[in-house]
Amino acid sequence: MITVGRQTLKIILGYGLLLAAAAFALEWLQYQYFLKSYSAEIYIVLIAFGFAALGIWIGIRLTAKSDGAAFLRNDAAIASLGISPREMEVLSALASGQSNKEIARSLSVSPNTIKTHIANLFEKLDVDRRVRAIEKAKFLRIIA
Amino acid sequence: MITVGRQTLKIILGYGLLLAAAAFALEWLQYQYFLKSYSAEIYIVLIAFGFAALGIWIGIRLTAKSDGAAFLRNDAAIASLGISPREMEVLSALASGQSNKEIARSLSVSPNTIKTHIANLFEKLDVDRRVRAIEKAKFLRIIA
DNA sequence: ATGCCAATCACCCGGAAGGGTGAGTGAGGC
DNA sequence: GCCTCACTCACCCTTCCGGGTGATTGGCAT
Repeated sequence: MITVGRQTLKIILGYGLLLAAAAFALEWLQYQYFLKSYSAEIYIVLIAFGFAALGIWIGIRLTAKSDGAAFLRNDAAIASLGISPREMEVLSALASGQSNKEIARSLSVSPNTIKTHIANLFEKLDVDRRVRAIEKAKFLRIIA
Repeated sequence: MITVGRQTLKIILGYGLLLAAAAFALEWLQYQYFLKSYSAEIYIVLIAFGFAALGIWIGIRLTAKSDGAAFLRNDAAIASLGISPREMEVLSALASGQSNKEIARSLSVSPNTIKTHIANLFEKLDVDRRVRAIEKAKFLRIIA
């Protein structure tokens, strides 16, 4: 499900080891100076905070990765519907709210050509209106 | 930035206190039986894992809350643009890809009335085409 | 060489959409 | 009582959109 990068794991392990080292260092100090009365509590608090912080960081990492996905185009759907590259250009222009005439200008072709492309797109997407075409294309993840 | 519910805080505090209690219980046991040689390490590991788990849970909560937000309608924008309730109905029908005639039927009014509503919406949203109206309305978070 | 297909363009037609204007009605505020 | 405003509807006119048909060109494969 959730994948954590190699780098992230390294950092987690590094931080964990650092905390462990600090914990044992404190333990050593405790034995050295026999400060049992106070240091035990301090010690606990330090470890608790340290590992809690580590945990929070890991938790945030875990979820942040999963939803930071930046739109993956569904090429499989495009292929299976037989949508050509040129049609994709027209489709994205269409989705940006441009009129047939505007799309024609921006792609340097005749408005008639755009009409043909759009008609073909409608057929392939099985719709009959541009708004629905945009809806469906977004649903199929073939445009952003 | 990130808001954490009252209930969530309660759970965090509860869990934290539980862990602290467990930690002190272990400490007490340590003094009781003088098991310094082994229990200290176990003790550290337990606290570390416990608080790390707590941290992970908090971390996940923190981000999960922020992106699980289920569309908050921007009533402020609606009000400032002076969009009436009826216009909102028309707008959402419009955004669902319906034609003027279809909207008219579903709202039980004349197509002419729908045209008027849409014309008013276009003026208020400062657009001149339905696709752009949908785009802008979604951008302003006044429709889903 | 033949065939297939994306891409280009043209023309026609009917209906939808958009722009503009005018107007009636009913609820709520001053 | 008067005013405002949302809501309703109508008519006109222009442009855009969508459906249908037909045709040409260039590339790619068999």
